[in-house]
Amino acid sequence: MDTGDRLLTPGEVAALFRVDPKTVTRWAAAGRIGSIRTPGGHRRFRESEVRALLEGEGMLDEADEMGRPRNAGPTASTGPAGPANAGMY
Amino acid sequence: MDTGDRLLTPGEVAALFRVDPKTVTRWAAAGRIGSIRTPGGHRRFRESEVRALLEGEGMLDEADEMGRPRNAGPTASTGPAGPANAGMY
DNA sequence: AAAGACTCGGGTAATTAGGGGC
DNA sequence: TTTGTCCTAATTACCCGAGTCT
Repeated sequence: MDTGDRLLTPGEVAALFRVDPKTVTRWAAAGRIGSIRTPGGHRRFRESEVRALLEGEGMLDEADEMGRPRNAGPTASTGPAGPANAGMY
Repeated sequence: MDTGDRLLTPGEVAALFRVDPKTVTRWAAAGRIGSIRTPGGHRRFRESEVRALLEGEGMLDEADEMGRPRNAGPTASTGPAGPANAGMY
């Protein structure tokens, strides 16, 4: 039980999944992802849990996936520093 | 190094290939392209993988594509070979 | 204490998923 | 065999003002 779980903000998780921060909040409200609340009401997510969801660990959907590209993006720049949102409307 | 782990939405990929988002979904369902699912069930595609497909990395004989005679006898190999997966890392 | 950036909450439009048939 | 279009249901994205976190 390594408790080395970094806590991620909704914005961080949203960038990882390429979704809106509000969507991440909905997942927490729906109980699809564990969340910790700060005394002020803001949510925090466990980095280990988020990564498990990204890998699809524990849940295969379609064809088997091999290859395991290590996602080592340290998010130093806080985001793709760019087209975080590709306007398509 | 940046492997380009940006995730694209079905609509983005569809616009890149000039096809319907539904078609992209079928590719994912058929295992021809890797896909990551959000807790809500929506799919996200890796920008690097999509780009490789656009380049034609998955097709080795485009010349044969033109005069392609009827598919008469290649037994459905047990393993679809799964070339979709590019182990170039 | 003050400022900036982010998140919260609700509500509405757009996109996506899945099946069926051409 | 593959793609495009139909439908309904679910999920997601952007709008606002107010509060919280660094």
